[in-house]
Amino acid sequence: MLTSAEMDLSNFLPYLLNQAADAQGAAFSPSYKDRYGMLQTEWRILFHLGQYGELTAKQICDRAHIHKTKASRGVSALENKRFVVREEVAKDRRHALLSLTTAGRAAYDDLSMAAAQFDRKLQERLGEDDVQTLKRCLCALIKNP
Amino acid sequence: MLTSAEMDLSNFLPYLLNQAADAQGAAFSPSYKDRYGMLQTEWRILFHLGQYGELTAKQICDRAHIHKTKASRGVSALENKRFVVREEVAKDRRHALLSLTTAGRAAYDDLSMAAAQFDRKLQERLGEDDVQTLKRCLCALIKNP
DNA sequence: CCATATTAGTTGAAAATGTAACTAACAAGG
DNA sequence: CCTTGTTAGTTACATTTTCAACTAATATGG
Repeated sequence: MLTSAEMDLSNFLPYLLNQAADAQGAAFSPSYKDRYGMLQTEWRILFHLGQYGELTAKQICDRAHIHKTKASRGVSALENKRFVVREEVAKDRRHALLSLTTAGRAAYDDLSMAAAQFDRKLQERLGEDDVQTLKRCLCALIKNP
Repeated sequence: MLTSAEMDLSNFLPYLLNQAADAQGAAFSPSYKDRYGMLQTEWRILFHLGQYGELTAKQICDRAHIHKTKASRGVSALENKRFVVREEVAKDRRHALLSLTTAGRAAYDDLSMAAAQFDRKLQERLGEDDVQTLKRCLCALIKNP
């Protein structure tokens, strides 16, 4: 007899996490893809700027766990879409503070509404208790990989 | 005052799911990457064949939600590594049953052990109750996106 | 000052992924 | 049979991601 029975795909957390993230990501992505032609990274950068105001690319990378090359290209794309502007910091010219333009802010407002609504629906489906546990677990898994 | 406060990234489930999946995926991936030079898709195909025995590529795609082009390349890679062989089905020559070679079975056994251990550690960290809720929620999110 | 190291960010090439068009095999209706 | 449709799987091409090398600016230690 083998030990295969011990391990079951539907019991392997990284697999389940990945499947769930894919499914929910695919369900939400049309919001930013179809309406604004954004990639996930762009949406994530936009979201961080919308929520936390001016940030450098480095700060976004650290907070969102985005690699710097991905972030660099995402920021460029957002600049081309006129959603983001960069302002050099006189004190240290390596940094550039990023912030949203009026159009960028409008897109952020729109998308954050959509996100909030999306989240509310999930909450309804899973129930408040489960969602609370779920979020707590996910945060724990993120912080201490 | 803006409605921004309503939405918070750390409350947006698709974002949390993605971050957690990335973090845990990155923590486990060395097991198959470093030891066998496999990509995630290859590992997933190997796992399905190891668990469910002979399957066609189509069946793996359906069960694992892998796109057929990704699966096609993954199967080729596993054939090149001599982990998988394909056997034509006489009845319908479009299908080919995939199965593990001895080497593939060995890799699967090794990796499924690693996976089981990985999962046990997560379970210890989160506690059994939370893990149960977590898995139930994730399954629900996968099935009904 | 000056050599060296570190940091923020960019760029180019290689790897991987996604999309669409394709082949080959089978199915079904006339 | 023979057209038309469907299915499994592959391939070509464009897009995206990753990796490594690079630039430019600042910090540090002598």
